Amino acid sequence: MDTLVEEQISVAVSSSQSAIDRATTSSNQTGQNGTAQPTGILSASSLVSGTQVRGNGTILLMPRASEKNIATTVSSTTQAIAVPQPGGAVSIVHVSIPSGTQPMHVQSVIQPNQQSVIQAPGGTGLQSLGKNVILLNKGSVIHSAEGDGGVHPVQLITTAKGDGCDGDGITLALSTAEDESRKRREILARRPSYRKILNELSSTEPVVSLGTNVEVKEESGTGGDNIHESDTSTALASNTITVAGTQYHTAQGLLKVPASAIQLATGSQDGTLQGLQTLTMTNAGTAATGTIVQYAQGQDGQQFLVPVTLSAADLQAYQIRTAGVTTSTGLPQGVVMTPASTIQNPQQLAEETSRRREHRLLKNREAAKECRRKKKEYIKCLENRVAVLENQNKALIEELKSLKELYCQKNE
DNA sequence: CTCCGCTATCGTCATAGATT
DNA sequence: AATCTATGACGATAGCGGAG
Repeated sequence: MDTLVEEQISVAVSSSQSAIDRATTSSNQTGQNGTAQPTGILSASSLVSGTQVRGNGTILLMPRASEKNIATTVSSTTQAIAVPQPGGAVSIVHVSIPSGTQPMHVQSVIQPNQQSVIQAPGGTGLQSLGKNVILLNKGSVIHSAEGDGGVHPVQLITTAKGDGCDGDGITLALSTAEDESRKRREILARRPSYRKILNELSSTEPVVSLGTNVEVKEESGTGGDNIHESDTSTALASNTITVAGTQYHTAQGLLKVPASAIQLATGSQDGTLQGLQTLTMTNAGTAATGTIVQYAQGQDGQQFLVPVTLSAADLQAYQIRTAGVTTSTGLPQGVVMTPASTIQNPQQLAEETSRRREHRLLKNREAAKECRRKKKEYIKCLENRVAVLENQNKALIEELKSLKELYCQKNE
């Protein structure tokens, strides 16, 4: 349990309006990222599955903690503390960024469902940040743009204490170039389809590593703030980034679900989760009993999977109760996958074939959804990067202007 | 109101690559 | 080798806005 605590991510931005809707499960494979989805799941490669089984039998869904190199990058860390505001609409994030010998304290107001910026006070503060501004935005990525144009990942490292459920801390650490390149290679290896795109981008300029995205997403916004770090010192003081007239807001919050997550589909259309959502997880080998996973959200915005073992009668009752109710994915609830049985006649063979086909279609349907969600996130990441670079460019242009003016004044 | 074009979303198929 | 997963491609469908 203690080790699990260290894997938790405490989201710096709190929101009382959080609710998860239409969370779908992703059965992440080994080393596979589950990326966040507008409907629910998330996975950032810099996070490690952190499902915590509590003593009371509940399973606490936690963001995936950082990878192995976290420990090596903790040296330069920042602390972000969320202070819930009355009404929960706005949170204030305090960030302490060690810079040289003096820590730099910054503060920012985080708007739910919007990009926000943590900006150090004054220009000197920015400089002491290593020309970085930390941009917190919702449902997006974390990366830091260095002055040389390179974009370096920012890792979220939890500092939560106790059971870590309160989400009272975020630690940011700038990865080393080696970490970044290593992680990028890992990501590229895991995402062959994006390899080409990333390589193309890499050939022209340093590319933000998708694998360093840290996304804590909920449909309603709890803890879904992402952090951008940029060296832009002038143009990031708003909650949105405007590029060519287009305002970039981050996506809605997504719930981060560990690698072993279960996709839950709720019928909620308004993004709110009322009460428990349930999903039948029937053990294929034991038809006599089933496990209902109840999916609940606590007041602190955290989500729980509460497995409840049911008897056959209870399970049947449950399936009857949910019969005809379809999820947002169109899947009827209460569908139980039966184990492959011995085929005794052509009819059974046909049924088995049909069942397998249905199963395959079902899996592929979900996979397609996941894939599209990832692609959207990827595009969003690129858009965010464009925005950051745009702002960098603006800042550099402004700086050049001022330097030119200064030079002209000296010569006069 | 109807038609048309555009866009977004979804389901399905095919297939490459990863995993068992 | 069999199986699974991710993803590109394709077609179907719905929604929306503009033109007539």
